[in-house]
Amino acid sequence: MERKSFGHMQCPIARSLEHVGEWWSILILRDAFYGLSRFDEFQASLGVATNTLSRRLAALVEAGLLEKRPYMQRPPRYEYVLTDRGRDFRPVLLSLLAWGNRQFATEGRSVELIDRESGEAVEPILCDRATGRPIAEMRVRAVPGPAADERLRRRLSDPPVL
Amino acid sequence: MERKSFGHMQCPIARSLEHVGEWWSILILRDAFYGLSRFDEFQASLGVATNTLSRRLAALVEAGLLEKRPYMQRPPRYEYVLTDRGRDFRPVLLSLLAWGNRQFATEGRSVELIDRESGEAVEPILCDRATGRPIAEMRVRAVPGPAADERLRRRLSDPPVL
DNA sequence: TCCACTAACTTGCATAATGAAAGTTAGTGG
DNA sequence: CCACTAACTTTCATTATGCAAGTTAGTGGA
Repeated sequence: MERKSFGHMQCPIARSLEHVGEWWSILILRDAFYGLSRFDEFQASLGVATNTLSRRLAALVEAGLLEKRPYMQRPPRYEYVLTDRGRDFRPVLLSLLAWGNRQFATEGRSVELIDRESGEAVEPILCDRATGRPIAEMRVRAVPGPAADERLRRRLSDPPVL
Repeated sequence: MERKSFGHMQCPIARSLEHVGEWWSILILRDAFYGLSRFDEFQASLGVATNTLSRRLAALVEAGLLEKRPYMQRPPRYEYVLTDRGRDFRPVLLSLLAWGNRQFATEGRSVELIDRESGEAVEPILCDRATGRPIAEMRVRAVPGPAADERLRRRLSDPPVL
């Protein structure tokens, strides 16, 4: 949970994990995508301790992934709904889901994705937005961007990374 | 770290997080993709405590994401290299990287992806393998698979999920 | 032979995070 | 007035983590 003040925080993966890196955060977001929004719904779904849940929800609100808003003022009741930034996390969830299905669904899949129009199964893979080519078939390399510091530049310099 | 014996472990996202859910695991995998393989390399890169690192490496080996193998017998030295299952985690890392770049690169990007052939920037998005259509533009829904139990079936039944 | 050095750990101890259970707050409905 | 609900907070025991030091099995040099 603690912020590690370390050079690797320049890395966008580490920066993402700063916000969703703890155990419950991603499962809370998953439940939010599944339509849950209220404290007790998350609690019942996850079985997480309530103090941990309130901390995680607060952290996700702080990070701008969820918005806490009252849906009733008397008595005061709140719901936590995905922001644009939170909804933008969907590709990560779908990638995790697809990976879990490929690697750990030993006794068959328990969740599948379908296209609601055609009813066909959907298998998400990463493609380049511009060309539409599957990334797995491309020779993609991570390179330092304009905001990279010396340390990161050195790390990304020589080897064929990612 | 502990295994939560809970119904949500049927979910492929939760099952994925069982193996990579803790703070350091994903950063270790990132470094493995960046070409690191030795204990001290990970330690220096991450600044993680050595006891935690050895536990995490053992867990990743246990999960079949890394393989521990000697690269020298006298003196005995080991390296940790990605297995097929570990390499298959790449789309998750790239999705996290892309999300971090979109949402948290306030002062410009520090890491970018390029196609090594054309040199062009690559922006990874999720597409359906069969049709090539971007998933964001499709109406995708999660439905129970053959191995889903009653509890999960109920959760995936009514709302327009994911 | 002795000494310094390396990689890959393990151990001991203090601190931080988490879980379980109980308590709190601000209400409703009977 | 009493039971009940949602959304928490507090307390306390357990667990995980970080830090520093020690261990193991070697190499290379004086």
